[in-house]
Amino acid sequence: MTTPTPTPMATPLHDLTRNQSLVLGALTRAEGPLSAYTILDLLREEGFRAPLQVYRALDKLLAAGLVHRLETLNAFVACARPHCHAHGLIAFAICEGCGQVEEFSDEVVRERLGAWSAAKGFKAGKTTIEIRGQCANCLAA
Amino acid sequence: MTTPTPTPMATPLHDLTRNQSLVLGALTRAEGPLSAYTILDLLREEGFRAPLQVYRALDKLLAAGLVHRLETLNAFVACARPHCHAHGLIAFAICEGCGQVEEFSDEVVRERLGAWSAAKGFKAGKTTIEIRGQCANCLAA
DNA sequence: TCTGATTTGTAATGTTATTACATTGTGAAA
DNA sequence: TTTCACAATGTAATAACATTACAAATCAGA
Repeated sequence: MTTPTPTPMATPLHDLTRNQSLVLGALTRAEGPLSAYTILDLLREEGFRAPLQVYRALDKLLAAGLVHRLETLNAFVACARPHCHAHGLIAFAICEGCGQVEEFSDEVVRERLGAWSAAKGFKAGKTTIEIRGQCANCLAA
Repeated sequence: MTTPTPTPMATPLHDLTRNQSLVLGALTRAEGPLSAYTILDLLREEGFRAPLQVYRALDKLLAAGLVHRLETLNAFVACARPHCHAHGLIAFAICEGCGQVEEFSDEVVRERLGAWSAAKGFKAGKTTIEIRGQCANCLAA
């Protein structure tokens, strides 16, 4: 009982627990990706003490599609379109200048990778597409 | 002077040092990806003592295109086509059953991602594409 | 209220990667 | 051949990222 808030707090689609909400909030407020340990530090004031509290919340948020993991960064971002829940395959463009991440999806890319998998008899699970580079703003500067 | 071999040992395109050759050898002999620490353990008999010896060799091998890093695995594989040196963008299909990795590239995918980048004014550096899943063999079993 | 499942707290540990600094090897110029 | 600069190496310590194990609290439904 750290806060007096009695309402369990539910979003339309997902019931988030306090820890999950705090982690999602931190990611949403952040301009770019955050590492799990950065999130931990941000939430110490809220009572977080250990990495596991963050990782557990992240697991749920990832499963719910509210958060994405950036594999090349070992970091996490809030989903840009948490409600458009049907996004198939998501690609990320990560600016190494400012740290901003753009999320997009391309049907043709999805198709081509699907075709390769089909041809090989490979059953695709999670697909990761990340482009590291420099965004237009950073290039201008 | 750990070995009596006096020849510095050169491959057609690259001069590899002893450490680099050892690391590449370990990766080439392996059936699948290896973590840096696994490589370290494999090479203790050859005199390796510290992670940095592995990471330094990997850096060079990655730069030379002889080795790839699998971001979703924190592991490394020998390039399947070290001589076909013009491969643009490489995608990996990683079997979570047997650990085998298939390397492929798709011109259309490259084009589409390039088109997105061009449209956004994003200057792409390294692009990562990794599909986790089950290979045909493992699905059959 | 009892009960079982989920969530949480906490500590310890495991895994991956880098920094810092001293030393050695190598090759080209003087 | 000596010197110099650069690349590669050796070693230790530490940083950064992630998981295991176990105990306690919370919550929903019978």
